[in-house]
Amino acid sequence: MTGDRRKFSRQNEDQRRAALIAAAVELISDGGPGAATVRAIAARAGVTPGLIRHYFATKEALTRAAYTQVMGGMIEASLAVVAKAPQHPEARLAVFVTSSLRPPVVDPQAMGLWAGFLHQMRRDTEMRAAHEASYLHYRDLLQGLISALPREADAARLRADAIACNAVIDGLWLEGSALPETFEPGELERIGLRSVAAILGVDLVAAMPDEGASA
Amino acid sequence: MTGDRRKFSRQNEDQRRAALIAAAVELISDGGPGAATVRAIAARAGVTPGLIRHYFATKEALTRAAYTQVMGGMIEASLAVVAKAPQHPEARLAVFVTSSLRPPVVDPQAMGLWAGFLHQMRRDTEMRAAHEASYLHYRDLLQGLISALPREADAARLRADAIACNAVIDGLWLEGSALPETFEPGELERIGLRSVAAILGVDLVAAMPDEGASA
DNA sequence: CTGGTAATTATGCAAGCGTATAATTACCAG
DNA sequence: CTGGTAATTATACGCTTGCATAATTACCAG
Repeated sequence: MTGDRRKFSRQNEDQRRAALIAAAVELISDGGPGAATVRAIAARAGVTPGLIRHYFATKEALTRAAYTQVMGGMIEASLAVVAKAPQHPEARLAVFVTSSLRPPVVDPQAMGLWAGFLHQMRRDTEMRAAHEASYLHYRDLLQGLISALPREADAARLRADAIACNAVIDGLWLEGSALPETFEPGELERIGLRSVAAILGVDLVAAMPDEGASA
Repeated sequence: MTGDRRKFSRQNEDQRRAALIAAAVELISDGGPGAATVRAIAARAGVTPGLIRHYFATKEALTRAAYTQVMGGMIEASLAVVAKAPQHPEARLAVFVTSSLRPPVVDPQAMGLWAGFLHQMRRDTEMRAAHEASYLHYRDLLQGLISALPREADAARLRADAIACNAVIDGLWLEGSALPETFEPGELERIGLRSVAAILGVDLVAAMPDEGASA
């Protein structure tokens, strides 16, 4: 009764690939690797299982593509945040920290995705490379923001500070994603700001542009 | 040629259960949930697949038992560390932090196990309870150590500090386990000590008993 | 309106999965 | 030395998995 008697519709390659990748990501996110069967992925993408083979030589190739795309997206997102952040060094860092401790970064699904990919990432060289690249990108970005702060710090100290701040963010991300109901709204951001500030010996809370003043 | 022509040997229930659980944990640790098939677990434990059914009603029951046992072991280990830590508050906290940033806590296999269990934990009520319990135990333990420090802090501040310190430790654990070769020996401990100290406004580096003075 | 073609579906297959059940056999009491 | 018995193995079944291949069919050029 939809008026369309066609059994299926043809789409261009890029759209189909994207749809299949998105379906795989969603399934892995909240069901784990075991939930992302060829049939389940196809069903979620609204196609039949055979089509996957038409776009990806193997299921492993599909998940690999999914992983590298997710990682690329995370890098892009972090760059976008920094791009439109204020110029003032403290404010810049503060924006970066808080945006990393909010949805969509802090998100049970995101953590599920990470856990779901972990083991495949370990055996797959290409995936491992994508992971290392994105981790180091993130840390370098953070280190750049830190080095712009008005304070004395040699190279060794800078590296240690970047690792420490990265750890705070990662740890809060982990806790917030794993047990979301344990934290009040905005609590993670506040704790993250104060902790990073304490580690670096600067004041980020005052520097943070209060976007939520009207909320 | 071994001189023992027996096809198998009988063992008591506890030993067999433990062996099967250990096999499952090892397989999940470095192969993910998909690697822990009934047949693989049995082979690793040196038995035939049918025996698993004799000790566990289902494979899910086995992995559930494995998870709760692992969690219980972690709680026990953390209590053991605190039990034989020095009395001096700063030193006590310092020992706790550093011991959390060393093997066997920081360990690629431990992280693999965590990731491997994550999705099953999400659907299984009993496993989720075990997880929350162990997380909150750990954070409470940390909060207790922090509250013993000679400094002013109200309840809210105490809670925030515990969350922050826990995050630092978790984040460093994550990074150290995921990319072990990225850090020099002892680097994680040093960074962890300095970061926690900075967050709390105390000196832990000086308070840390230098066990490795002769190494 | 019509044929060509490539996207999509339909069908099938071998392998591995978890689980159930029957057949062995190590070990102990007597 | 001999049963009894429970731990262990052996075997099999139904189901799902990933993958291959053949049969459709939507869409476009002419």
